[in-house]
Amino acid sequence: MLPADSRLTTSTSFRHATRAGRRSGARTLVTHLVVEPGGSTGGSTGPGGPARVGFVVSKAVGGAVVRNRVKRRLRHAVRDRLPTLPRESLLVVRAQPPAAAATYEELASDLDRCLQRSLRSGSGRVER
RNA sequence: CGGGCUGGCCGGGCGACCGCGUGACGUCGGUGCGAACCGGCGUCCCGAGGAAGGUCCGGACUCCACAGAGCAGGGUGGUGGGUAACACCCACCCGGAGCGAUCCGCGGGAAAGUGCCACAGAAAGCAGACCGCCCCGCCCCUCUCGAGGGACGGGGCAAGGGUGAAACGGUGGAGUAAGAGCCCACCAGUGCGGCGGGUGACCGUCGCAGCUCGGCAAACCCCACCCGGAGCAAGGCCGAACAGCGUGCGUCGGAGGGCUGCUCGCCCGAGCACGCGGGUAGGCCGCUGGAGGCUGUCGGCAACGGCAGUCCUAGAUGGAUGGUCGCCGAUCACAGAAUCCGGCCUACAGGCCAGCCCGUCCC
Repeated sequence: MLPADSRLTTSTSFRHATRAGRRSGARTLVTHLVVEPGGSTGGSTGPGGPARVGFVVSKAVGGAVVRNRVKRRLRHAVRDRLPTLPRESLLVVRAQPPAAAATYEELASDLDRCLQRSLRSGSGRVER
């Protein structure tokens, strides 16, 4: 479980992140990242709250036991990378069906690849 | 010892660090007269299942509806118990399978009525006659003159063959031209009556009748009994913003706002402030201690119930069990609570225990 401040809770936030966020995909997962203008580029200090993260694991991934395991692994992987995210940003991680059979290392490397891509090109979107 | 039947139980274990959720305690901050509430941090305890599953039944609980009765619709279906209730459980009855322990059965009514019975078969129920069997008449053939065979016509019969899931009882005798419950003996089955046993389903026995009147009700239907609807996204409480209503102040003699710690000053300027009810976003409650588990004892064949003692340790709300490891058994199944219980059904690697049956050997 993530700290309560870092959770994405309302359905409107999910909709905002998946619609307006920078999308980046890998074999096992897809990320949506929204970097708010004015947010500092990371670290645990600074103005505003910390980055907030939510997860989407549909029934296509598997049964309840499989979905829970995928969600818990993703949550833990994101927790380790939380300081690298800009403050006030929104992240939604959506699992793909191959995530059910993936190991923790595969999920973590896919997550790293997606986040690096989104952060690099996402900085251009902040000017909007 | 080897096969088998039934019931019950377990379903990876121990340890280290980091992380999350509920609760308790401590501490800090905020609100409040206070009780207390909210938030942060720290420590400690606890933290998915036997099916949590499918959502198929039955209840509790909540809201709505409701004088009573009936119809429609749905459900249940041997009997007697158990239970809050059930389609569940226990015991028994009947029928079937097995040497047996035991298992199986959607177990009311076909003599209230309607309907259906494929294929095959002559015929599938107000019975009927394909191949057959027998008698009579007439014709033909053979002939050892006793008779035998064949064709046609009229009539009798249902024993045998053959079809089928199922063909109007079975075996034997008597009888006959051939035959037939036509008659007789025994058996099976049906109905009625008597006696005996059982709370009852039903069983045992005796007598009589008719000889014998298929199956499907998961076809319609009939009978008996039961059932109001929606569901925790139930329901209750608080409640922004926008809109509505009311009151007050105000539209150049200016409400209100911005710059500001305050005053002055400057600027923008037509709405602003308060109250009211409904109630959206959102939040809180409902939310887990209950028809509860275990032990003993009493009643009962049992399911279960009474009494006494004892134990209680999930309550999330984007939804808590994960990550990195060590050792061992071993390569680890099916699978994740969402209002709560009682069941049913389905999935499942492997393991443990008890009782009983059959066979073999020994005493």
